Amino acid sequence: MNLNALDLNLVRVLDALLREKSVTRAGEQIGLSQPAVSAALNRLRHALNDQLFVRRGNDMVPTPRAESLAEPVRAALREIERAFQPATDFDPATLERTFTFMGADFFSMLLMPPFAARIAAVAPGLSFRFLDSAIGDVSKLLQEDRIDLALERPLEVAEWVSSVALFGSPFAIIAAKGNAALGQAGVVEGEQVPLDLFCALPHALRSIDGSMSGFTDDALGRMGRTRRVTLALPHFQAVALAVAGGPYLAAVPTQFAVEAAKSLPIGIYRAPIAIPSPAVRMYWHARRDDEPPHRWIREQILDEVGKLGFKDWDGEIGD
DNA sequence: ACTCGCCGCTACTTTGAGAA
DNA sequence: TTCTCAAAGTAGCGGCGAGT
Repeated sequence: MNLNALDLNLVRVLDALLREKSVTRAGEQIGLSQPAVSAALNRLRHALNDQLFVRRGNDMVPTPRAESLAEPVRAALREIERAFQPATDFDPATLERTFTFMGADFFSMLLMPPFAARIAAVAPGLSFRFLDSAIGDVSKLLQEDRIDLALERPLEVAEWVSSVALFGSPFAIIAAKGNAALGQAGVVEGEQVPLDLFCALPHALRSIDGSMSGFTDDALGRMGRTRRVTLALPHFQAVALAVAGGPYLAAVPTQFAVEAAKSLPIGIYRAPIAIPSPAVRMYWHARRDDEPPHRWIREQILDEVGKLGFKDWDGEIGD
């Protein structure tokens, strides 16, 4: 190959094409027109003596040669980006910035108040904005820089999204204190709700997309059982309120159940079945991997999660 | 040694036609 | 709908010679 024929812009085009698998979208990502990307692709084809991408309908399918370049090209660009990053003596105390997080109200309720208070003491110039999970697709929001971090259960995300497991979040069952059906059956707080009763009672569910089933229904389904979800609400807090004032049971993260039970008349019970609870993860754009303020704030979140004792719950921690 | 203007090259844009 | 390819025009850059 002729290295002289390769300039950095062509490498950027190749990287964008590998990400987007589309000439038009690759151009949008790096600020070029579609014909310009097409021309750049042709120059790449000549320089590397390979077709690199073959059109199949509306897709541009990478050749094995192109696929083999994906990781080294990405790593090289990250290195270059790092090399050109201005060397700043990062000091949280003087940092002026707003961080935007996204996640369930579970986090805005449990994590954000102590986290923001703690950060305010060491980095008074920082502000935080917490957006609801329903706002949209995590990869897209990260790519458009509309959020800095997302806190979510395992998601299908783009390959350029970095993530780390935060903590396991096993489900607990909550019901109103004095729930008549549980009382009649002699089930007391902390005990397991019998399976038949669990399936017979009405359930409330936190659902951001209106879906009336969740992890619990999947687990029940595997046993050939079903439950009656009669109320789907977009926030855990709303679910807790509904449970406190109604006949519902609800499966919610244990950490949330414990916190909600401090302020609402609800009791915590154990589920009659094992409900898989994948680890909650923190997601961010890989281009922020080494950005000092971003890395610092991620470290602070991990630290705060540890301080809150979330990691002590015996949920499954993924990789 | 430096500046200026010209020239050629390269890559960009928009527009449009045609193909998959 | 999205791609390739082509044409026409524009802009930026580097090389080079002439002038100061």
